[in-house]
Amino acid sequence: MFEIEQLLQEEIVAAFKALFNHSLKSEDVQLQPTRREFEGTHTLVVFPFLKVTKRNPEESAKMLGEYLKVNSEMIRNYQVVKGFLNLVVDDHIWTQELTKINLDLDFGIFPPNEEKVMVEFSSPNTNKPLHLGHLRNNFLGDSVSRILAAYGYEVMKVNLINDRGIHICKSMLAYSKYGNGETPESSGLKGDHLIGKYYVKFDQVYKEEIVKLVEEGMDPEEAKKVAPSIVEAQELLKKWEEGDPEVVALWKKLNQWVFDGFEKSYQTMGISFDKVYYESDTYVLGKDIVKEGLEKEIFFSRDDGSVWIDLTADKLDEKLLLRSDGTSVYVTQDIGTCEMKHKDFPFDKSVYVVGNEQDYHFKVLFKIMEKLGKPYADGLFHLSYGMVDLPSGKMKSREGTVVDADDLMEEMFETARRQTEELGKIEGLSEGEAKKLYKTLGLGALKYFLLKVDPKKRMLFNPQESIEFQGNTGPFIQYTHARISAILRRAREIGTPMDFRAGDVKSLHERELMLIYKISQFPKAIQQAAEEYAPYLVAQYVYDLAKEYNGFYQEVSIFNEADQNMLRMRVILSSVAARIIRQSMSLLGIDVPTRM
RNA sequence: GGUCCCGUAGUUCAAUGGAUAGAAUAGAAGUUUCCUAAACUUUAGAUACAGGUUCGAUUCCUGUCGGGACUACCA
Repeated sequence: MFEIEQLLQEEIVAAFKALFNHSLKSEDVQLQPTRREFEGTHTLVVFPFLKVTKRNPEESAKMLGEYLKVNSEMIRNYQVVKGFLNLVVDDHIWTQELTKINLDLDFGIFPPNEEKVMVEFSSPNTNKPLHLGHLRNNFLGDSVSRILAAYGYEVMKVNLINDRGIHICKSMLAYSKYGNGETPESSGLKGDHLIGKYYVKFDQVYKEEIVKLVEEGMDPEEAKKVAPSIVEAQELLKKWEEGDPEVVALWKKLNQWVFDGFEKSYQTMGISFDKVYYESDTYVLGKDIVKEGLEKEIFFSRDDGSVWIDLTADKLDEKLLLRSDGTSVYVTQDIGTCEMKHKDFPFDKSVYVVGNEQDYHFKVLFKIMEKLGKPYADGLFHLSYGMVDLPSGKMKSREGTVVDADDLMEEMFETARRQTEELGKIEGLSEGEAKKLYKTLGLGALKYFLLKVDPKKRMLFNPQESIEFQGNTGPFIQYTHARISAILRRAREIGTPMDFRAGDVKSLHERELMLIYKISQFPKAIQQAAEEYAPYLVAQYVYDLAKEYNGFYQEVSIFNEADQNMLRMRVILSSVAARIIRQSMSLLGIDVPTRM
């Protein structure tokens, strides 16, 4: 797929054989991009080979360069700077590459690799609406799924909704006490926001109770446990577990409101799932496997009947798997759910997109699956991501410092509208088209902002900066695409044929050469992003490409070109660049408009 | 206390052990007879600290200092 690079590697291997009688594998020859200030595109660092060449760095590089220049058709020239060999690939190789990519509509799409991967993401609780942190999760999961699919995997996107537990009981309790039969319709609130309101209400009342108890002289820790609200919520949970019809009915009704609300949010985000699991179905799983592990003596039981695993040898602690009363805990469920997911969809790899506060949990889970001898244990991966901070500090739902996902997206659309109108860019657009454009831009800005950062790092979300449309942003890349689209429209108008004679292009502008080089790196970018589950690598790639195009556009006058063959070449170069930008952005889940 | 993650220009982010540590933004100075100026060009500005490993360290190792997470018979 990366033909030029591969061919160069092979040529270098041949050179080593001829000059030093040494056999290298082509993957040992790591080529890196040449720094801008030097001529050439590919650089070989010769330091690692000095033992083979038995010469000093400069001499080694020079020998290799000279050999390649004489013996390789591809290499026109070379330059040696200290231990770095910069290779200048002949222009006609690049023009040929361009014609090839232009005709190859599958460029950048890997053939199926016969492996299956499951990606679990989003996984919200049903007691409150989605917030900024969920957006990072959702965008990451969606993007990783797209990247893995492009790399040849069969991908299954799943969402495991946490629809049971004490948290939803809190909302249920507050709703039945203070709700007065309010519904999404009667209140005009989205279902998830309505339930979120009662979750906040619960917390208020609960806190007041604690304060009161403490004033009466109770220990604060004790007060947290015995406050009437929390006791009632726990009773509600118990009733739910016993299957109390009234409680279950209320639970179903409220959850449904939340699901409907989530569904709207997912639609706005442009995100979908192939399968949705509910924790109310899965939370009982895992006990069988624990018994199995107990028999195999992977786990052990204590006198009180609780079951544990000793992971101290793996630098993890002892971990509880079953309580003394025989009920299961979080890990137990996840063990069972993991096995069930594998039965549903026999994956080779399974990715969990979950925040880094659960790093420990997943280390334990994966270790347990490995000890249980599950053949797929090797393919389990925790895509751990850092929190999203605000300039004011950490987001805390109880203190009301969260950024709501729905509100944020609306703000982004609104900002896009304002900026677009200010720039007078909506002439000739119908109202529907304009509205669609604002969504594309607003969502593009947001997705790009959250995806351009290495997931494992904590990041700062500055509302002001996130809605900037200049610089390293989604809209900048979208704008570049729209600009190229305008050029292609113009080319069609004047009837420029979409082909050119590669042999007639005598020499390429430096900008053109770099642009083709960057385009040719597309498959490599996908490969790296897929292997590292790292959408930000795609973001980096496409930004770099868009910037390169803008530089090219500014320096090269496309339609004033006297040489018709050159003009056609530039139009095709633009067309290919647009295609790669579109494809890269689609790997991030971002649409690109053709005018803006 | 223990385990894990993170410390890079004023700010937000990059850098498979490689060249003079890249971008963006904010600052300063410029560029529109042609195809979209949401653009382009120029300029100034950074590796928390101390050691070690080697041809070469932002990257690997050790220690110190700073920020965060986890450390529930919650999920």
